[in-house]
Amino acid sequence: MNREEKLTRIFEAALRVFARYGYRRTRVEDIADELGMTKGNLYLYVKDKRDLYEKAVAQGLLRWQAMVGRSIEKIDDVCDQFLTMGRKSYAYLSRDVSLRTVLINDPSIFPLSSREDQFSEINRASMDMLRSVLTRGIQEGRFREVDVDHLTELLYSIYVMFIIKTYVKSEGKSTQKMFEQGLDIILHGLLKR
Amino acid sequence: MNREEKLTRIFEAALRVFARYGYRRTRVEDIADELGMTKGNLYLYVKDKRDLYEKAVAQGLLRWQAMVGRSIEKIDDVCDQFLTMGRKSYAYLSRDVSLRTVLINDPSIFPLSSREDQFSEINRASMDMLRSVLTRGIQEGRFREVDVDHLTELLYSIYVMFIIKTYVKSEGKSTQKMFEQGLDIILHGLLKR
DNA sequence: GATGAAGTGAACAAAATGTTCAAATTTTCA
DNA sequence: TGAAAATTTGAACATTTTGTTCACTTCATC
Repeated sequence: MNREEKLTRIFEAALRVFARYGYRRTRVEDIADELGMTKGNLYLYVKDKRDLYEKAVAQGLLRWQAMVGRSIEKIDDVCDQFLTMGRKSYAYLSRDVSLRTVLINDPSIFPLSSREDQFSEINRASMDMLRSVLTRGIQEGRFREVDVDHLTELLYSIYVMFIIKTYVKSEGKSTQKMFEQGLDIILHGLLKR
Repeated sequence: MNREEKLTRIFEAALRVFARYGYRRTRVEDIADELGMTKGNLYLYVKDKRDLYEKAVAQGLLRWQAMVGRSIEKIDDVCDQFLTMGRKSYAYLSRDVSLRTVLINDPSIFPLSSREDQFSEINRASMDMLRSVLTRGIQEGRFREVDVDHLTELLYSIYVMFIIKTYVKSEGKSTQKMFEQGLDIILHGLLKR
């Protein structure tokens, strides 16, 4: 197993354990145990406990992002692509228990103000994905010629709000309905008639 | 609120928190927080953390015992009493989440060998309840004239084994069926024909 | 079997936690 | 009301836990 794979495993295990006990109550040794190694060895891969946490979360977020990327890359119709991107992104956390739990214990992972964003690079990439779909829609003459940058920010903020409402505050079913409805309205708002 | 009530509340809260985090990961301060007091104050009520744990568990066990006691005290028919005692005792943990969780994290609470029993006094009282039902059955001429002391120990051991199988190892539904069946067979074994 | 990479476990410093207690606060009751 | 008793606090202290480092061992590769 090369270093890359090893890192992946370490962050997977770390995320599981952080989800189980919360940041403060997990010891570096708990994670080492989960991996069947000693804690000293972990320090060949990360700087300190905080670093381990942040990289574990980052890997979780990237995994999420990659999944959405894969699910839209082969879609021809840009409207379909927009809807799928929204639905897949939104639904993802219902399946990733560890990441969801960590997010619940540490909502600062998803900052409402992008100034205090610990994962700004990742979030920027997510926004890029959204932006590129919007741009494509415009270029193909399907979407109205809106200000892409501002709209991207707006839609991303709405999306984050839904994630928080649904998974952190767990306002369940009705929020899901609202999301579907919102997606539909926004797509119609985008479309040229 | 008098000292008695206060102690009850403290042990209730402690059991909840110990269930949530496990013994090692709960801080005395977590329990104080749950009670809205400072940790220093807790030491007016218990000797140390271990003492707090043991008394919290003990209170949980006594609550269980009391519930069973109440549920059989007004039953006239001794067979009915025997069955009810078994069923209520066995089913109790499915409702007491805290006690169940603590038991799962610390199975030594229910010792298979009574020599290493931290709660021997409580278990002895439970066995007394069982013994008194058996004795009554014999005195009324309903049960065969068995050796009550040995039978009490035997039945209690079987009962503890079922508790462990069901709630610690969570071997669910099929174990429940087995318990019902076992109860039926034992009662028939006891009855004079 | 020499070389570098990976891993260990003991040592240490720093942080967290358990425990005590003098002082502050609240309650009790004459 | 106001003094005495009971309760609670919060800071201080001792102990334990935990994060982090590193000299050394083990393992893998050539």
